[in-house]
Amino acid sequence: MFLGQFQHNLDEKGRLMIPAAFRQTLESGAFITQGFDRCLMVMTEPYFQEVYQRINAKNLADPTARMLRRLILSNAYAIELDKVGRILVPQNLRQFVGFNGEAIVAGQGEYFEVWTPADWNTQLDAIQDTEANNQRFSTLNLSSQNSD
Amino acid sequence: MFLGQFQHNLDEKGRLMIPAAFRQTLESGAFITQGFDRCLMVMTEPYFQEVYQRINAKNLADPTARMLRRLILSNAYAIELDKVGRILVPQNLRQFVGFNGEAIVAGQGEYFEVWTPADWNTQLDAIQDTEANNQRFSTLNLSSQNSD
DNA sequence: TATAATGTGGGAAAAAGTGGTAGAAAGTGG
DNA sequence: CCACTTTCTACCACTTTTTCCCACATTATA
Repeated sequence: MFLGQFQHNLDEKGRLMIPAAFRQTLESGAFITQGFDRCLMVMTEPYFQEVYQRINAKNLADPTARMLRRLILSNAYAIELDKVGRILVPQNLRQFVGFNGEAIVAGQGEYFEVWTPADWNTQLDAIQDTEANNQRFSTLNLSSQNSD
Repeated sequence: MFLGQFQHNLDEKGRLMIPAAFRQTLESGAFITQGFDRCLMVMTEPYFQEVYQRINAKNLADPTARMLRRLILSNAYAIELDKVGRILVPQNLRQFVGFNGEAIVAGQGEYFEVWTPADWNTQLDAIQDTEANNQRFSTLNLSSQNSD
């Protein structure tokens, strides 16, 4: 499970240090793809396979299904850790997010996200707004009886 | 599995560089044909056979089925990688898409697509519309409770 | 403060990408 | 039917990019 947030360099070659706590989980295979809100998503192979199955189940003749497939699969890459625990972030994903030396790695349970510090701070500001949070989260219903 | 997107030259002879990551999958035989939305589709032999079976299973008396058959089969060609990993794109497919020096190769899982940069960017613009994406993604339903 | 684990950067070797040339095959006209 | 022309294809050599590896720096921990 991926938890916590970390700041790391993303050098000119596109190499991103993975937090030590995340490495073992990725060793058996990992995928990186475009996430929501200008960030990247890194996930384990089993999780990616699940996404892949659902996309493949959709009809090729349906234009919306083709769009979805293009969005996800043409922005996904299999990745591997190098000897010191870094991954190589593909160039077009780097461009999409607009990295400039630094990156924030944020655990999200089944996967983790990678952000520019600027975009991450914008998210944080929104997240930290206590007043607004009471409003937002009350609609989610986190009680254990409920499963929506 | 074909993943990711790549930009490559398509020279005057019609030779298209195949991304290194895709080559091994194609080595045992490959087919190229016209895709949807002004692009080309490249697939492995097993996947092409599957498509072929499905087309053949359709009733010859159905005009739409005949159309589909003509579209796919009369525009399909067996292709091979040359020694440095390129394929020769048949002339009429090149004309259909209107290539001009550059091409985008986009992984789609079981197959990959080949686009002009211009048409691909048009697709990307549509794909990157965040609002619409929330809608599209919701059709995948990635919550862990759900298994459809 | 010492030691181990983690993080950073650069350089060399290998792989990928590009373009040109020569040979073969196909097509055309006499 | 043969010879010539043109197009196509396969091969080869060079350039550029990427990847892998190693050595050093920094941080955390005991």
